[in-house]
This record gives sequence, C-alpha cells and structure tokens, in this order.
Amino acid sequence: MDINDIEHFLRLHSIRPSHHRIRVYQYLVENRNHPSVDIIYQELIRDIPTLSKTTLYNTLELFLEKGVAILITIDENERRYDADTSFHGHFRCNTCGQIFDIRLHTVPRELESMEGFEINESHIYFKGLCPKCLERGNS
Amino acid sequence: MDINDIEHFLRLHSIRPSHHRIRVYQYLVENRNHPSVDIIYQELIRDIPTLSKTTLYNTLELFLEKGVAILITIDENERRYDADTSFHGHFRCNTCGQIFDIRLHTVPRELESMEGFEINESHIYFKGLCPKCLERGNS
DNA sequence: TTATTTAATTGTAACCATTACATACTTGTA
DNA sequence: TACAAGTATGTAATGGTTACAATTAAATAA
Ligand SMILES: [Mn+2]
Ligand SMILES: [Mn+2]
Ligand SMILES: [Zn+2]
Ligand SMILES: [Zn+2]
Repeated sequence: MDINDIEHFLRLHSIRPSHHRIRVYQYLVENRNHPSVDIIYQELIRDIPTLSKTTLYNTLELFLEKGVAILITIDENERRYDADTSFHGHFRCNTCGQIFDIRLHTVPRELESMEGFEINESHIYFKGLCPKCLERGNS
Repeated sequence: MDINDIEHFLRLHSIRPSHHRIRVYQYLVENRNHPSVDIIYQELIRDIPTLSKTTLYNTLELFLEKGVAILITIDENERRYDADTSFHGHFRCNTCGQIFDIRLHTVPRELESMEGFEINESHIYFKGLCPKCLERGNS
C-alpha cells in the first residue's frame, strides 16, 4: 500500500494523516501478524527514533474508534491489533505465541438466544498448537 | 452445591480441598457472573478476613490447570473466571459491563482452514449493549 | 496423640502494560 | 508571518498480575 493511498484512506475515515499515524497504519497493513504495541514500537523506533509509546497508544485507540483496526484480546497479557476489520477468527499457538487468521465460513447467527441485544463486535478465538510446534513436539 | 460435594468434586480433579479453595470454587459455582479476581476478593474477604489476593491468583490458576474453570478474556483490563467449562459464548455489555452467557447451537466447525492445528480452547465473544442498557439509552 | 514432612497461604515488593497529564512541537489557516 | 487547533513527547501514576521468602495449615507417620 502506497503512502499516498494510506493518506487518502485515513482521510476517508476522518483521521488526519500525520507522519506517525501513516507509519503505524502502514505497519499494520503490511504486517498481518497481529502485533502488540511493543512489537510495533520496536519496529518503528528504528526508523523514527523520536517515537513515543504514548503516541502509539493514542494512535491505535484512534484507529479503533474510527474503525480502521480492531483490538484482539486473545492474549491475556497484552493487546494486539489488526488492520483487517472484516469478520474472521484467530488462533493463538500456546507454544510460539503466533496468532493466525481463521477464515470463517459460517457466520455465527446465535441470535435466537440474543433477542434484545445490540451486537457491535464479534470475536472468535481458538487456542492450542500450530502445525510447526506440533511437529516439533512429536519428534 | 454442598460443601462436601465441592470437596469431593475438587478431589476428583486432583485438587486438594483446602478451606480457601472450597470457598473460591463455591463462589464460582453459586455466582455465574464471571467475576474478576477483585470481585471474588471483595466478596470473600467479608467472611475470610485473612484472605490474600495472591491465594486467589494461585487458586484460580490451579483451577484453570485442572480444568474446573475457564478464563475469559472478553474484558481488556482484567481476567474473568467461569466455573461453567462447557462450550458456550459470552456477551459483554459495553455500558454496564455485565457478561452474559450465550448458548451456542452450532458449534463452529471451521476445521476446513485449520488442518494441522490442535485446538485446545475455543472462545466466542460478543460486545455491544444489553437489553436494559439499550432501553435506558432510548428513553 | 504428637512429631515430621509437605503443601498452602500470607504480605510485601517487583513487574509491566496501560493511562493521565502537562509541555513541546506541527500542522493548517488567515 | 501569526495564530489556533491538533499531535506528539516524556514522565509519572495506576492497576492488575507475579515473584518470593516467611508463616501457617494440612497430611502423614510414629
Ligand atoms: Mn486477523
Ligand atoms: Mn459463562
Ligand atoms: Zn506454534
Ligand atoms: Zn448493560
């Protein structure tokens, strides 16, 4: 995704495209690894030595509000972010910690027991072992 | 659930039934409100003035290991616990913070895209507004 | 029962992700 | 350029969780 496209995209979602915001969003779209704040920080600080973590928290919170990213709470200890806002599930490997996207074919329509609720977010999380860690464990 | 039943139940899951463990498990089965550590603490401290939070953390961690409770991470800030270990979803109201059980009729079998993964846990979370808060907001 | 061993509990301090806030800097606009 | 509004920064505070050494309780053996 080109810088100008990102700038345009952010403007479309009424986010003023400051340099830092552009870089954070760019990181999120180019790295679909569901990074934590610290991971984003460690990556970006190499290019932007003045970057502050508070800026990251502010920026990511803004992204959530404006709906250009979602928050993933599959990890008990830290928040993770995803620029893919389409409905999909996640799998976390308990050994390597990696988080995988899970394409869901059947959207859960459990509305039978949810009459009267207004649903704004849906999350599906799986936890276990990923293929690589499984293989490594069996050897 | 009777104290003796709880004691027996814990023993069955190779958990030594100390006084505190019994009380914590009893609280979980009698209060299906998915409490945080602090909520359990505030309730139990009234009867057990010497109770320590570290004991709660130790006990709850043990319950998770032994499989008599599950951890719910629907809340970004604190962990919540549930003695109902059967597969079911949860809904959190963004206004009042209450967490509701959602009975799921269709167990997600998304295994098509999950060939080679070993799944140990599945969680389904919804967030939005509960009926009461919706009604209050509309008036 | 008592003595002995083992496990559970406690209190304190440390840890670490997140938040609050005041200051400094940038950007857009006139 | 000057001004106002919006952004970013650094530091300190907050709050849930964890580490750990000391104390107490429970289980077992004598
Ligand atoms: Mn994803
Ligand atoms: Mn539940
Ligand atoms: Zn793995
Ligand atoms: Zn509510």
